[in-house]
Amino acid sequence: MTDDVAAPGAAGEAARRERDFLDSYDPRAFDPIAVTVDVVALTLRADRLHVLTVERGGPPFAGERALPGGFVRAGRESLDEAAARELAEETGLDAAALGRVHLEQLGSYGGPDRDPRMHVVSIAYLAFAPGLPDATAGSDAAGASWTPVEAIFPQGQPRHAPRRPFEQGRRPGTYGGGTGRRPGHRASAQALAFDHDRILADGLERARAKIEYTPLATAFLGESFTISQLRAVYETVWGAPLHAGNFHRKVLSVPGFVESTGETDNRPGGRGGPRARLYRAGDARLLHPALLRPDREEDVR
Amino acid sequence: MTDDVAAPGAAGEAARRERDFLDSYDPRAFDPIAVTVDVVALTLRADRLHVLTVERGGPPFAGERALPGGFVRAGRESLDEAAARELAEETGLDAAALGRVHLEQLGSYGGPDRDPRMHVVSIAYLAFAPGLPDATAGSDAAGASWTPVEAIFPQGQPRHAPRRPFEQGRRPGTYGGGTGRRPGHRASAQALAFDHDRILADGLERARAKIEYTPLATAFLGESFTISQLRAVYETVWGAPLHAGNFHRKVLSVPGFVESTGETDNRPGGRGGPRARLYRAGDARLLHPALLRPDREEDVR
DNA sequence: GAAATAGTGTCTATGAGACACTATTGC
DNA sequence: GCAATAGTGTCTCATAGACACTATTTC
Repeated sequence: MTDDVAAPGAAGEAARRERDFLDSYDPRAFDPIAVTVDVVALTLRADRLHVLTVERGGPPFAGERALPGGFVRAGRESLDEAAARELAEETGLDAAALGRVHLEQLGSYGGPDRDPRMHVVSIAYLAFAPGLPDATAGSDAAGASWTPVEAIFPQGQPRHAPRRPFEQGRRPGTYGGGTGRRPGHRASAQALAFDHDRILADGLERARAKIEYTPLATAFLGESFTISQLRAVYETVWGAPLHAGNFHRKVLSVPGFVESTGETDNRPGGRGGPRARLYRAGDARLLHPALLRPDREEDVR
Repeated sequence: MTDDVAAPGAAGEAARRERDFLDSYDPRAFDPIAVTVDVVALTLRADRLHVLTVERGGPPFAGERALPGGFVRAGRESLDEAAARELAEETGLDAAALGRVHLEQLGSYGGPDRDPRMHVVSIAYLAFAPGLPDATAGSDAAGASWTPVEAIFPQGQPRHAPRRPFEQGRRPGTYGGGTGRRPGHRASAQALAFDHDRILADGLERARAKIEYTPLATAFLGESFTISQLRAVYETVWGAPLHAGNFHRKVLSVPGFVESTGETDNRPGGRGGPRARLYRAGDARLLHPALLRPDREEDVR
């Protein structure tokens, strides 16, 4: 609400106001909260979904992998700007290349115990990037690399939505020592530091949902692409094969999804078949009608 | 990312690490950011959508209305808990009544200049509440009241306002209510403090989208309800009349949306017609197939 | 009786998906 | 030639929406 740091002149009000007022000025009430941004940056490499991770240099979770992120620079940048800055720093992308990356806010995570050192509220962002060179090669990004999502969540976790009924903090047994993993957690060996595997799970579910009703699947591809390449994006993100013929017709039938470049693929590494026509992203921001994920029957309740 | 407040032992790393490290410990880098939660609480009163607002007691924006909210109590509560607490304080609801309210995270707003006093990052929440008594009557909530959304965004802001296709939408008598807002009046005079009209707009759009594919429209109603009452929720939130017959059949055909109570309405204030059957919310968490908003053609791009 | 509402029947247009088929390329 | 792929044709089924109609209640 950004209020109730009201001027002292408002002291004549009701008791609640006074209490709020005092709370507001008690340094312990808000000073100890740090604000960071974390980025779930997704890309496709060799037909597999990858996420950008960094290796932690110090405790807690020293040596483990985590999502890239960092502190918001107070008074100097917005949340969106902070996320874009972090992403650029870790990938080594310049502004031009960053312009082709889709970046959107994913959600905020602020349980009091998610970081053992202090109360840290993190604003998570989700990025869709086209194929990029190794982040490690980049100047700044020392420990950053693209990690296959399957290495973190062994058999995808395509079906069940991450399900965040109420509080998302509270991962039992994950705090304090920095080593205690949840017992019986399948991905234990590869899980990310802090609550970052939950953030990643939320990001993956968002990505799966988002390409249903937006043309953002094209953000994983280059300037021009074939329908088959676009289909590969959907198959990889959804983790399910799609019918090539029906997909082809469907994509071309949605207004503004793609538009023809008039050219054909020069087929680098093709295994036969006619040359595919090339398309670029259209001007639609929503797909209408949407592309529906196959068989979501189990997800309904 | 909640990292890079790394221990001094990690000092041997690359230059970037060191810079981050220093940034992290520079008090100006994160101390001055305050974290608040704001709540967009929506309810239906007399077939009109209302949002909970409070009157600001001091500058800035003294005397203007704003969304309810307040500071997150560092180290003592999660974001969800803070939002629930704020909502309870402002509405005077007890835990039991709060249990029937849907509360979800909406998004975060953190521009450096959104509050003139300091950098404030606000986590916005969206709440769907059934009809409630006046918030003002509640103990704590001095300046809180339910404000018609139209009083803030005069002619809805759902794209177009042309409510004409059918005629069955509005119940007679619900439109004559003088809320003190002049029709045709621009939004400027009544806009909320800070960037809260933007947050409200985002909340409204989320609400409109959410009732398409979730059964959350039932959260605006009591324990049991008629199909017509449910339709009134959709018509009010979407700002467009729906075909009664088709809506009826559609709702009953979606698995898990509603289930019959076996009883019929006792019709208080009915204006004729047979007694409607009563239903309660089903166990579905997603509607499959979804209810689609009428004519979104223009929205596509 | 008039008017409003609850609920159902039915027809049509559209889209999703299954399947079949042709054409074009690499090997 | 064989295998793989691009792209199109066609059929069936499910659904959204228009429209019509009956039954039930209030005034």
